[in-house]
Amino acid sequence: MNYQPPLIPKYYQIYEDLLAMIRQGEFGEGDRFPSDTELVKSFNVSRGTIREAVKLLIQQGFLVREQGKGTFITYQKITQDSYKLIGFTEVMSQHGIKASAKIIEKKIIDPAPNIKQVMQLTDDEKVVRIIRLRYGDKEPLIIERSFFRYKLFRPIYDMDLEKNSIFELLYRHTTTRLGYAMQRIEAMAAGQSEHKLLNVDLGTPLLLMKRFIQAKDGTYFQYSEDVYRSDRITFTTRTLPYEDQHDSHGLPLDLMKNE
Amino acid sequence: MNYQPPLIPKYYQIYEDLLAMIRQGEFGEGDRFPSDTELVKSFNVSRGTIREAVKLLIQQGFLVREQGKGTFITYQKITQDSYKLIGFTEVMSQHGIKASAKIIEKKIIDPAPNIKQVMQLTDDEKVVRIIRLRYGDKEPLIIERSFFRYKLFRPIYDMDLEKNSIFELLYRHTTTRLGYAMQRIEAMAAGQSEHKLLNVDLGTPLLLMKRFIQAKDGTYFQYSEDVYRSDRITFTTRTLPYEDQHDSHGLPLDLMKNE
DNA sequence: ATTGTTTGGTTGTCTATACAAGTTGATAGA
DNA sequence: TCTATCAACTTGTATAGACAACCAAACAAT
Repeated sequence: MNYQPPLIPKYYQIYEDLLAMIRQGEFGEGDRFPSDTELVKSFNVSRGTIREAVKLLIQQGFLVREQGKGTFITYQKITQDSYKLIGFTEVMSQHGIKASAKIIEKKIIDPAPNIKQVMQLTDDEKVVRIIRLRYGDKEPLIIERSFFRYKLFRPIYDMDLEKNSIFELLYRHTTTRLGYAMQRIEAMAAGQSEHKLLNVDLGTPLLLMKRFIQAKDGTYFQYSEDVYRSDRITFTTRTLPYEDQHDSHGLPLDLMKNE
Repeated sequence: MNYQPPLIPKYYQIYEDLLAMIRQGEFGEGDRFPSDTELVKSFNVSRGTIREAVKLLIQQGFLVREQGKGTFITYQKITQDSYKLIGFTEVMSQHGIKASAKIIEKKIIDPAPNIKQVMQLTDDEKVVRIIRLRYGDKEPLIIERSFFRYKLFRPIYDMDLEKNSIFELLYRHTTTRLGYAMQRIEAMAAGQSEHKLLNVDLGTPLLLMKRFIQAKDGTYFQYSEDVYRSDRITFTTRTLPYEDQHDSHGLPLDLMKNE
């Protein structure tokens, strides 16, 4: 009848419990997952709470529900996490590779006009430009050229960005709360700087990701252009069940105007 | 106390109603959206149902909830759909461009070993290979090389694939229900065939998307390799609010082994 | 043997209620 | 004036109960 939410919600704890079970391989691929009623009994909560927890697992592709039949574990465990935002370090360590990073540049500058435009900055606002090279096992894999609003970045400006995740630091030391991120992926040919930094031939096709990150209030907080060695790193995405989406291509496209 | 679900659930109807309102611009960007209680009154349903409807709008990026404050319309309407799976034709027409397609090849073949492997086919199973060139305003933009299991594709084999969406046809004429899709994006250099078909110079960097599409039972239904003119087409994705995800990179990565 | 029918289990939808947690603005007190 | 508290709102979480839609397997009737 009444309840007492300690710090984190029940449905989230249950979600974590169930996730741990799945990860530990307590169920085989395609196996039946406990029904709502069973889970209600074993966790001693209401059905709504259970469904909330299970919904998370479904959204993340671990489970599938089929009306009248039951809930089932999905196949292909390998890519099961790929929908999620994972940090570079984590990805690398999953492959048994030591990730590292080197700051090539960290400067407060007046933004170039194109940067000013995409970040919707006022005329006098300054930005921090950070160029960082990320390695996997000492081999350079990614060049990150990021632009942050100095106003929001100041509190962590002097911290060690080589060892820490910038977002982690921001989250802990500022009140900035991040909102949406938008990425655009293009292909490009290696130029002089990519040739030197990534150690690839001139003209090698590379992946270029342009990222826009907004704060919760809708202002742009970061813009970055990251260049990936495409022979070593690719992007993968998983898409949820089609259902309504039966037309379609897997990924959202964006068309360039050519003039 | 009791209810009668006619054909489609209430929450879905409400979702459609609200979506229509938003689309018609009844609310400005950043405006406050009606609160749960207000919606409960105007639609005369319970709060749970309202929240279900609103959740859909949130998942699709139209709204944001903030505890204690309210629900708000999101900014930048332009990209608000970009999270979604949109068909090529639709994207093009949004830009006022006439999309068309030409079948270059349609054949039943014995799959090459690598195809057999990625699609997890049995030894004697045949596949349909379709090579299709997609145009925007008569300019070639994409080469699609798709492989379908012949077994599942047969019912629509003789239909007009130039005018229709393959998935649309499948959905209507077969019992095949699609499950998950997985994409991998790489960069590549234009070779002879891309040079000819896409009308770009040899060595031009292009985007290569490898797509795996599963049926609901987990079997692989389609594998395709699509080549995009990267000067005209890019991929974009939007990511939901960060929250738990404060480490991180925008997009899931995948690492290649280099041996 | 084949065809209906029933039964029990499953997910899907909906209602009604309750309280927690966070925000905002008004009000009372220093 | 400034500050603290309070009240009224918001969304977030949780419970309990009900019935619909669907599925599979057991059962009955033909």
